[in-house]
Amino acid sequence: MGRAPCCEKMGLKRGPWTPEEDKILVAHIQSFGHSNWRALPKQAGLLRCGKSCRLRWINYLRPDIKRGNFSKEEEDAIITLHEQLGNRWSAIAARLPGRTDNEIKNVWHTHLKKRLEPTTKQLEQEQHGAHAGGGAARKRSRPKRAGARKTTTAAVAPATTAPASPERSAASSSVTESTEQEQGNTGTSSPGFPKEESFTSSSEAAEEFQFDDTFWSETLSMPLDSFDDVPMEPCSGAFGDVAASSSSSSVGADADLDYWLGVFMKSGDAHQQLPQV
DNA sequence: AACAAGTTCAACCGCGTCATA
DNA sequence: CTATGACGCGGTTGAACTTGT
Repeated sequence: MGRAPCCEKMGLKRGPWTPEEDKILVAHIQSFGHSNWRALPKQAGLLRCGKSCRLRWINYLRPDIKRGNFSKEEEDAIITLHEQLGNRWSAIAARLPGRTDNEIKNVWHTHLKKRLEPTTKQLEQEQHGAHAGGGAARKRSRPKRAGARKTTTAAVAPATTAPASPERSAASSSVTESTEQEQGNTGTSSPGFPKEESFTSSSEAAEEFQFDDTFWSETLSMPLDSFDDVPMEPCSGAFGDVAASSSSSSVGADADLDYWLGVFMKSGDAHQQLPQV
């Protein structure tokens, strides 16, 4: 219905965020939370629209953002989840703590889609319509969102991101090839992060994806100091929402969803048998 | 070293949905 | 019940960066 007039464009700044703006935004959210995005920039003294602030926070400044390369497990999870959920990036992101929908969407379009295309064609040839509705390229129209409209952001143990400058951070880089290297880096789990507790509360999410322990550790190895008292209340319902969304998606679950779920479970098993994973 | 082509990703845009007056 | 405001989402864009010639 009523669409908000995106922002009063008069006098509002656009484009890349400066470190100063990041600081202001982070400091304000630390102090006051973000219960009202629209009012936030005014309160914080930022010449940005609320939408822009929200996006910056969610995609970049949030303390639980995991930056850097996607691991093989994450990529596989994205692929599988995309098969299940379609282009519902936020739902996918909700199952990959530390990753944002925007980031996942980017990775999908820049890497995974390309990587998948040849195999998809092969599969189609092999299966020859055995599962008519269940291809990887299956498109879904945007589903009606039922119920809660809380953020799907995963509430994870707070950690720090150095407020990133508008310039590309060295950590954010291309994905795939560095998998082995990254695995080496993430070989030790971070002491600061209650990994199991944090994510098993997301019910199915954690049960569905039994990544190895190193999987989450990268996020968590970030220093915790400065975000310890970030009021994360707006995110607190996140996992409830995850559960809700996943259950709502399974409410309408049809046979082929089950099929793909099964495929994923198998692929999860297959993972553990892969020599490099 | 310089340029062109290709790739990546942060940010923007517009729409759908929900809450509430 | 309807209109409006606000939020969240997915699609798209374009500048920055990388790679190839």
